Amino acid sequence: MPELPEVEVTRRGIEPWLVGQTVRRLVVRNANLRWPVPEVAGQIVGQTIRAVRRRAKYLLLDTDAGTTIVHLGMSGSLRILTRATPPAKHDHIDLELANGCVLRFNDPRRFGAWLWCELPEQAHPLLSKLGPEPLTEAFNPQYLQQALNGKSKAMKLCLMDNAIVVGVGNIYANEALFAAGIHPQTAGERVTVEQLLVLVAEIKAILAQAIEQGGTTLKDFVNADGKPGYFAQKLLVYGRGGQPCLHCGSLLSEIRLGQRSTVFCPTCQPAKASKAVSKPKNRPTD
DNA sequence: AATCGGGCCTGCACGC
DNA sequence: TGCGTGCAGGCCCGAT
Repeated sequence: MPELPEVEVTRRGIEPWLVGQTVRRLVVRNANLRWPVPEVAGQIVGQTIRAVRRRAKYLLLDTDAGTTIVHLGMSGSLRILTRATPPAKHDHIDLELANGCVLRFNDPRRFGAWLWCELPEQAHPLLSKLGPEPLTEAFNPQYLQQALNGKSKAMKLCLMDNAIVVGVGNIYANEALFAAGIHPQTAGERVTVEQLLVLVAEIKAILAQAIEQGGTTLKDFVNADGKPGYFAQKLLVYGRGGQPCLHCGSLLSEIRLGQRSTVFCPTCQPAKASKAVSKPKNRPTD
């Protein structure tokens, strides 16, 4: 699943191939994504791509006429093709460039999106209510504390709330809460300042590490499978429900929170804040 | 106003 | 072997 690191790795991978290029053609084979690909998406044709940016998990292709907004959803991916390649199953969209390269969008589950918006994109309803980027200075313990003010819902759901902070999906929410010793069901407003300090640092560290790992596939980005692959990343709790905690050996609990699988260590992440909990050390880094 | 839960969609891991 | 079933999940939006 593309989380923020994977989207950023994708952005870095496609950017050098797109910037400065003029769009020759947009081929939409299947417009039925999360929302129908709008007719106006074709306005990118004839435009020169000025920049490839990322906001939250959205990729933004800037032109003078407007911005293409791409979301990879659950299963989407983008590849750069340097020579003619017949479309495979789920290859829904091609963006053909004047230099002959093609940006190809593949998305089996079609939870992704391909939209168009006239400048400025900040006004777009999908982007206008987003919280800060987790890897910027704007996301800090002081900010998070005030953002959680009055939030009675579970801290894990707060972390996954894009109005509070963007780009923290289910996997990283689980991992970050474990790293910070916070029980996922703790009400957002009840999380202590000390915990928020650790949590913010852990979120930044985990995401940055994942981007680095994805970076190893950058040089192979145009290869046949084209999959950014930080999948090798070691996860300490996600997907490990019922198995021993790698920090204390207790069996990890698995519950559902907001219909999503939630794994935590009942010892390292006690329901009530405890001063005795030390943060897990030696996060594996392969 | 804040929060909860439904729905979108396909591939895969299961069990029989 | 080939079914059917259930689950995975980001994110919008309607219901509470």
